[in-house]
Amino acid sequence: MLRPKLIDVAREAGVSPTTVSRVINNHGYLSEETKNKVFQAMKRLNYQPNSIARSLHGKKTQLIGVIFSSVSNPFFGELVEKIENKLFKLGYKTILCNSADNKEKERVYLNMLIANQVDGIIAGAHNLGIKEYEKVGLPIISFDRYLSSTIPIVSSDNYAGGVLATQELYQSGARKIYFFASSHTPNSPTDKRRVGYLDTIKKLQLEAHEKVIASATPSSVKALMIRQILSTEQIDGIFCSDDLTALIVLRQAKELGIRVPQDLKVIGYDGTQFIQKYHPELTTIAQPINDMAELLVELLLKRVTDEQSELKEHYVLPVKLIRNQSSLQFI
Amino acid sequence: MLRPKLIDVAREAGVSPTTVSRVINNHGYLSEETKNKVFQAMKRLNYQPNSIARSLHGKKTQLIGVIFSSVSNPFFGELVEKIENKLFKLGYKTILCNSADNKEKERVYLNMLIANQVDGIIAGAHNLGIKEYEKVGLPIISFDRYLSSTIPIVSSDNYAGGVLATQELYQSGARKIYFFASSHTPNSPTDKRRVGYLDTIKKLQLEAHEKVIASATPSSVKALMIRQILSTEQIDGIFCSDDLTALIVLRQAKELGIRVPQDLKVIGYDGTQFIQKYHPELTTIAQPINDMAELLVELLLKRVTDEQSELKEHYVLPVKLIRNQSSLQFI
DNA sequence: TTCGGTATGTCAATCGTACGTCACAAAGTT
DNA sequence: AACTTTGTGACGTACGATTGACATACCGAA
Repeated sequence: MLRPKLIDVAREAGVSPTTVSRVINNHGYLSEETKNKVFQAMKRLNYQPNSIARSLHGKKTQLIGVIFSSVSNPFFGELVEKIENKLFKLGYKTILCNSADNKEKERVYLNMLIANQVDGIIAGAHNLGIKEYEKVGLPIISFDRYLSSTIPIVSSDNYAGGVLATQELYQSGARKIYFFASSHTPNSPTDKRRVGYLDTIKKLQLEAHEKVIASATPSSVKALMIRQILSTEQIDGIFCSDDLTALIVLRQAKELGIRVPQDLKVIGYDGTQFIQKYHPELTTIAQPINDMAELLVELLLKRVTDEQSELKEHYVLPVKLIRNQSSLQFI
Repeated sequence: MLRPKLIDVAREAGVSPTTVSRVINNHGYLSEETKNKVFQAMKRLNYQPNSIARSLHGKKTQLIGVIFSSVSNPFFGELVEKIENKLFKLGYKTILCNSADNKEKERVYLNMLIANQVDGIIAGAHNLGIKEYEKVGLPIISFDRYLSSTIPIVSSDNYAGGVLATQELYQSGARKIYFFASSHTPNSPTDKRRVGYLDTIKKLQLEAHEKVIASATPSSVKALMIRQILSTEQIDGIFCSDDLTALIVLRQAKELGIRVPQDLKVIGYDGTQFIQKYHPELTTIAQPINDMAELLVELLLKRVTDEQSELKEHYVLPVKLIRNQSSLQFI
């Protein structure tokens, strides 16, 4: 039978529908024998309780909305994959939302998630105003961006990352150190990388040089911008706020005959498995993707199961410098 | 009010719940005035119809299950992203399932999707037997793998890809041409790449050389295996059945001082945007990711809206050779 | 025998929405 | 004035499962 319902199981097992429901929900008095009869009937019919009908009863839907700008970016891809895995282990399903950094799409998604009665949202893309997120009235945890005082943020220690990267470049001999930002949104956690860079540069009594290379820029244009900078300025160190930009830097440097790390040292940011596997030459600041996923899920479920649970406003996880050839000191 | 229901809107608008329902579904006779009253009330209350309750009424859930082994692989990441986008445009939501090539996980996912009353499934990972998919009783479209005669397959022209790649290597001068397979599952559409390679090699009266470098292998081990082969055999052409393996080949060749393309020509497979952007030196066979996503969604929705619709068993989309430096003829 | 605990069944209400049916009113037609 | 057309809203039932109240039946123990 295709898509049998509770009453079919009852018939098959020779018990009342109520008993079946009780067995499923382990509710009230039940003999082992009855339980077995029911379980076997369920198996025979390949019965799956209709979770739609269940959640209509005010039960949870076990659905979690996960909003990120794009899973085709390896960093988000890996993060989303980890999140999905952990949610799955805990019996939750992931509704994927690629907002593509599109405000309208994000708004529609948000409403859609509400309509679908998701139990909570993990939000990693924020183009909407705070208000829209506040009136959602659902447990939300934010990744790496400030939404509102009631919505906890999970991020890695972007400031420390900025400091680490700058120090590393300095220690391996760089003196004219650039920062390539992939966006410029002051006060966002990501911006702390920049602040870390600036503070360190100051402490080292060097001059700060920032360039914004917006992440939305087509990569060919990025390449041109970078080539332009590399060929006109005398640079010996670059700290990129993401690994992909760093890859472009490495490529352009090579094409221009600038040797890495002899003439130029480069550090990226994110440290995905992907980069570590396929670009082991790149020094990078690795975010603890697995731990962040873990924490995002844990905090969200805490809110889901207990609305009142007190969470901190900001959870900061440590980053790690992965030193590779692109930042080696050349003796 | 948080999560108002239809009846609240009715009260707010001063009409009956029925009228609200009719306005929402544009059903029956309605005056402009009433419509406006209702719409405004909806807006005031920030009302979202509870799609759970709607779908209980035998309506569609507008949910589609998307099963792939892993979105952290850029190829699947990009494909899933495209799929999700197209589904979204058509009013469907994507439930993401990363099966991690785990049979048990896939089975649980399948049941979960049934329980959630998804309207259909796009399956790109198949470790389960045909039976399990057949008894799902839902519209399913498969990506790149054979499931059962009733489940249509969408894939790119893997055979042509195998032929193209081998020809390209030959034409640019390679004579000892290896095929690095990322899996060995005979009869799968992906295996056609191998068949294309073998047929072409035969036609060219060359000797075939195959190595299986399982995609589950840790990349460091892959690197070792490849290094081993490169350093012991006299090879001048390698056709990898995915781009990532090709990247490892390029790296190992470089480390061994084997020049590409002078001494060795390399071709990958997949041709993601990612590879094109960040590894423009790699020649590759590009699968039409966007078209495949489009077709997967289109066929699935055809089945969803009309169960009887006749679909072909296999849809094959053309591939394209993207010629780059790694396979250039060196004069 | 009777009581208490255990095991199962029956019945009905409930969740939020959809929608067919019906009744009625206003407007238009003859 | 009698009749049709059309707009409007009420009502009731259905969707599939949950849950509580209550009844019934059985068992062994006091």
